[in-house]
Amino acid sequence: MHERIGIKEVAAKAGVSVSTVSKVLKNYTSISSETREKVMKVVEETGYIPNTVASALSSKQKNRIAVFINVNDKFQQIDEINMLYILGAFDEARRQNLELVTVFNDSIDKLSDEETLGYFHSLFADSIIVFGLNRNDTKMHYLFDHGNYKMVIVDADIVTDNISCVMIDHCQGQHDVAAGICDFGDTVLYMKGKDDGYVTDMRLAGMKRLAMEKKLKLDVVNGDFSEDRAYEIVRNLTRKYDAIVCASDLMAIGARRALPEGSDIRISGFDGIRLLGYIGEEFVTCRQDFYRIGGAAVKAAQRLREGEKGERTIIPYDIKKIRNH
Amino acid sequence: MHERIGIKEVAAKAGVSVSTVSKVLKNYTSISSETREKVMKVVEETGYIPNTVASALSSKQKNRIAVFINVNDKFQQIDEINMLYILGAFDEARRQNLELVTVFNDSIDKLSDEETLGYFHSLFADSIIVFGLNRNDTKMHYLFDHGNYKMVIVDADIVTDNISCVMIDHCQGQHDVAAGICDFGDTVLYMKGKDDGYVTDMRLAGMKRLAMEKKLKLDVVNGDFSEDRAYEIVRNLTRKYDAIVCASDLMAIGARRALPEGSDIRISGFDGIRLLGYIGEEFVTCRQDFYRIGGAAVKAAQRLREGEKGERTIIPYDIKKIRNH
DNA sequence: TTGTATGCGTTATCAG
DNA sequence: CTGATAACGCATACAA
Repeated sequence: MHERIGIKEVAAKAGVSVSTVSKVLKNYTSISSETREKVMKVVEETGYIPNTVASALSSKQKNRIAVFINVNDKFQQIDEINMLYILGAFDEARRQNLELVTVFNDSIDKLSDEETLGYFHSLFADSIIVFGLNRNDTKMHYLFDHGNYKMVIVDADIVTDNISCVMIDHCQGQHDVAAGICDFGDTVLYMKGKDDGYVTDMRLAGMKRLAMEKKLKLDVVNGDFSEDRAYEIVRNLTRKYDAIVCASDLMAIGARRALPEGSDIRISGFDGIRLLGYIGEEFVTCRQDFYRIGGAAVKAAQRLREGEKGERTIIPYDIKKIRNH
Repeated sequence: MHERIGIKEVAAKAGVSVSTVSKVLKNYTSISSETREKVMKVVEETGYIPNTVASALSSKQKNRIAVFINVNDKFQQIDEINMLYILGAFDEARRQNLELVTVFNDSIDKLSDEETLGYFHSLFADSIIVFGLNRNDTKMHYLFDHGNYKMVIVDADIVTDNISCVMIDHCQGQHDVAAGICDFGDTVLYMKGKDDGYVTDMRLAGMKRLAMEKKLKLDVVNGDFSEDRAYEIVRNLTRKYDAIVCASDLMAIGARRALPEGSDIRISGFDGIRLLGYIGEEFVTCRQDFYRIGGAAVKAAQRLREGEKGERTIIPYDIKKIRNH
């Protein structure tokens, strides 16, 4: 293995002091372009890589963003969504030269609020991106209040000085996708998601608005974002519906399974997961770009870290018709 | 936010020196149980969490494991597999109090071998776990040779002093799953995966052994682990087969799509991804426990870090029949 | 504009 | 068994 050199060696080779090298690397303006070049030349030649550990210790700056992912809760969907979040986030982090540290919910599930705070503290991150936050998640809310972290919440409409949020317009999205399968005056069943999900209310609002506009006869039922639950519900339906609007693709799949072959009841899902393409039925769905959302979350975190106030980022969606494979 | 305290404050409160506190926390044997208790009491009360950054700098030990994941290559399958690898790895890491840092292939795709080494160096990890290694991946092989890392390779049969591997018995697995759909004397098509995949040869060997045992008439074709490729191949088949044995579930799905409705050609897949349950056809597959493999990889890495020599870990699989949903 | 000196929070080497 | 003290590699206030 090559011997890795330190800032001292670079300084020696460049004929300057250690602090000068440090300043060059930190882009201090008080450095003459002459010495800057001299130093950079040595850096290139030697392939010097600063020791981030020593740097962090010295500066007391922790240039890391924690990416918290709630796997179990939220939608119990195919891991595709979380994986795309992660990939999008890491891609953007690479671009911005940021270090990301991944944290899954089971790392903190058994900890108290205070211990959770300690856990995040031990991660040496200055910001946290949260995917899959629940309304009743006390730990994360405890972090908001006591954590002194810059935070980015995905899919929850929370904005403060230190908190940004990133999401699609769930309300409009649900409105638009439902509009694709609901005709004027139709009798429609809306299958919403879990009550503790932030998106649930936003999507429900969109559905209700459409119901007003199209004078729908609307029933609402809670499908818990669960395929099996959706199956049961549709199985035991006593009333005839023209369309079933589901707040997730998985529920849409469950609902479809419960219908007899060749049924003409229209069904819509939400999210646009790839699994939908394998079902062999026609679906309409609101496709989210999870990869892009992941990247946008990192961008938002970086803006917070640079001192900007929290803000809301809205990502576009598209309404997509999935056909037989 | 609570003020976090340091080892100095703990020492003061316990009435001992900092070095004693450090030794207590590092489980030095040379500490009297009396002072040990005294110190631990203060640690508990204050909720003291050691600064891992300072610790790493001082000890020059980097207690981190890099988890490298090749997303694009290998099987272009649903992200389920990678997600399960990750979750299993993180779960085990939490149990062992190890820090994991995730690295995706696009972080190093555009780097030279030397730069890749530098990149991993900057991660401050002492070991690397590799998921999805290709035979022709020069960078990882460069790391083997010049990296001075403890490494764990998943799904490649490589063992040295500093390298362990973790996988199922692909050869036996392919043999067993194929045995479920191949009768004596059958004409069988084996659709293997990409040539640069380490598993490809192992699985092919299993298939060939079965062909010997059952006196099969065996044709082998390369499906590249691709669903579409499998579809094309089966679509253009000139010969009639009794069974098609595929080296991945996705190829099995593609092959099935290409067959006419109600065809009695038997098909087997490999991996046991959940998608298989949504296809509405009967499949036999060799189910891998990816979560467990991820955990086993971390365990193997930890053993290497503790000074043991590289070893081979074989994880059990099970043959599973997927029925109509 | 550059260099010197000190400190960041631990660990490790000694001496006691 | 315990306690001073010197690193660890870098960042920064301050001096030059």
